[in-house]
Order: sequence, then C-alpha cells, then structure tokens
Amino acid sequence: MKVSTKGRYGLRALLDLALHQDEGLVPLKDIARRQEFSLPYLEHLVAPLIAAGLVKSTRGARGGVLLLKPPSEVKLSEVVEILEGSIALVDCVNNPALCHRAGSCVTRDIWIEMKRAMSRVLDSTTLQDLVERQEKRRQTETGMYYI
Amino acid sequence: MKVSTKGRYGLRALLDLALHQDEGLVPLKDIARRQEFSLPYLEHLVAPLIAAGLVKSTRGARGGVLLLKPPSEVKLSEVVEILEGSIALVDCVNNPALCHRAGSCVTRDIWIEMKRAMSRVLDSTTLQDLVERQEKRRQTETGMYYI
DNA sequence: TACAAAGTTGATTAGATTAGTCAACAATAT
DNA sequence: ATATTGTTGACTAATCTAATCAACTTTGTA
Repeated sequence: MKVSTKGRYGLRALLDLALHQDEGLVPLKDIARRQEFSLPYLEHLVAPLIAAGLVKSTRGARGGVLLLKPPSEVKLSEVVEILEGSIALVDCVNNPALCHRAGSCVTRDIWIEMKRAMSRVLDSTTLQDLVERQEKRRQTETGMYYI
Repeated sequence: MKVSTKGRYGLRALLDLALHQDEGLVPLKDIARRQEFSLPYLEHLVAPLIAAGLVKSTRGARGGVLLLKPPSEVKLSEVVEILEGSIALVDCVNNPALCHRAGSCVTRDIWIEMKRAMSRVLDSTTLQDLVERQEKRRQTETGMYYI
C-alpha cells in the first residue's frame, strides 16, 4: 500500500515545474538536478504527463517543458490518476465484475469509503496550493536563520 | 497503491471469524472453504493476527481459532496495521529522517493528509460494524428472491 | 497409548512489478 | 552544421507478492 516513485517523483517534478513557470521552458535537466533524480528516469515520468496534455514539451537547444494549464486548475487527483492509475486500493472497487462476491462483500464497502476519503484530499488540492505552501515554507525557513 | 491479498484476505478471514463467533473454535479449513482461498495461504495470514493477540488458536483435533476481543472492540485500523504495516503511502510520512528534503517538502504534507483521511475511516469502523452490515445485506439479498 | 486432526514454521518458487539504465533517434536554436 | 534537448523502446537487476510444500508440534479421542 505505497505510492511508487513514479507518483512521488512525478508530483514533485510537476511542482518544480510550477515553481519555475515564469522562466518559460524548463529543461528536464534542471528539474532532475533540483529534485535529485536521474534525467533518464525523469524522462519516463514526464512522458505520461505530456500524453495527458498536462505538460507541453519542446525539443532542441533551449527546449524544455511547461505547464499547459495554470497551477490553480491542476487538481492533484488528476496528477495522481495519470501517474499511478486509479487511486482505488482494491481493483473490485472500480470493477465489481472482477469478483463474484463483490455484490455482497462488506469489506469492499470499506475500500470504497477509503477511496472517497482519499479523493476528498486530492480533489480539494491544486498545484497552486502546493506552490503557495512551498513559497511560504521557504520564507519561514530563510527567516529562521536570523533568529 | 494497492492493498495486497494479505490485507484483503486477512480482513475477510477476520470478518468470517466474527460472523461465526458463536460456534466456538472455528477451523481454518472452514474459513478457507467459505472465503475461497487456500488453507496453506490462510495459515500465513492468520499467523500475524495471532502474534498480535487479536486471535487465539488451539491445535489438534477439534481445534481452530477464535477472536480474543469482542468484534466491537476491534478497529479496522488495528487489523490493517497488523496485516499491511503502516497505512502511510510514503515512508517519509512516518520517518522524516529517510529523506533530507522531508522538512521542506510540501508533497510530503499531502501524503500526511492522505494518511489522516484514511485513518479516519479505519479508526471509526469496527469488525462489529462489518458484521452488522453483512447480516443486513444477507437479509436484503435473501428477501429479494421473494420479490 | 496410538492415531488422526489441526495449527506452526520455514524453505522454496514462479511471476509480476518497480526502478531504473542505455542507446538510437528526432527536432530545434544558434 | 552542430550542439542541445526531448522521445522512444529495449533491456535488466532487484524486490515483492502470492503462493505451495513439507516437516513439525499439539491436542482430542478411540
């Protein structure tokens, strides 16, 4: 019951991108360096984000990637869905036909409630929220050196 | 981001046990038959439940397992924790030292919120709740044949 | 007491998934 | 032209999952 690095790193990459939006095209190399994961791996994380239309890329010298939507319009539920697939903890939640007990199974009800609880968090948070939190935190941290 | 069969089957086994509490010692063989998983595998699922003191076992002829606590006192959070380990979707949630970025990482905040949301569901539901839902559902389903 | 029924434990395994790396290629700015 | 950057697909090592099997221990009962 863990999120894979695909989900974790992918979300961080997207947040990094949002934080550097004003710089125009952001090279993957820079994201990889700042976030401390390898460039070849990052390429694989970004591919599904491009395919989903969340990110646009430009090749060649001075190329890079950018967000296609303002961060305030990117819900985390969308991001996680793209990177990790459905948030459901058990497959029968989305596809009852997978198990002939699904109709009468009350443990399935629990997994459904879990999915709802998780969705509430991810639906109500956007990349913009993360950007703001991050900027606030950096301020606080910088400030702390002066105390 | 899926629960393993250990967690899924283990929870079902425990619910099955709760549903047959009044029969005294319940042989694993019966649980395995009703729930449709193999006996050897069930043995491995039950082992940690015994180790955790949730279940007591008696060997030998007419042996079997039984719940050590009334179902109303068994929270699902406890069960899932035993079977799957921490509910946290990312390890740094429980152990910030794992990543030097943990202190300033806002994506970690999200994983923390997710854990809280999931805990709310699992802390507020007991085995007894599942037993009652199951009995209600069986009634409804049986009734449907007469419509 | 002997035997059968039941749980316990540990070894082993096949398969799937994860987390990458590497190399060949395509597009673009200078 | 050439260097820079993204794209794609093949490949691999390591880990995890979902079991199975066998040897063993304990207990009830004939």
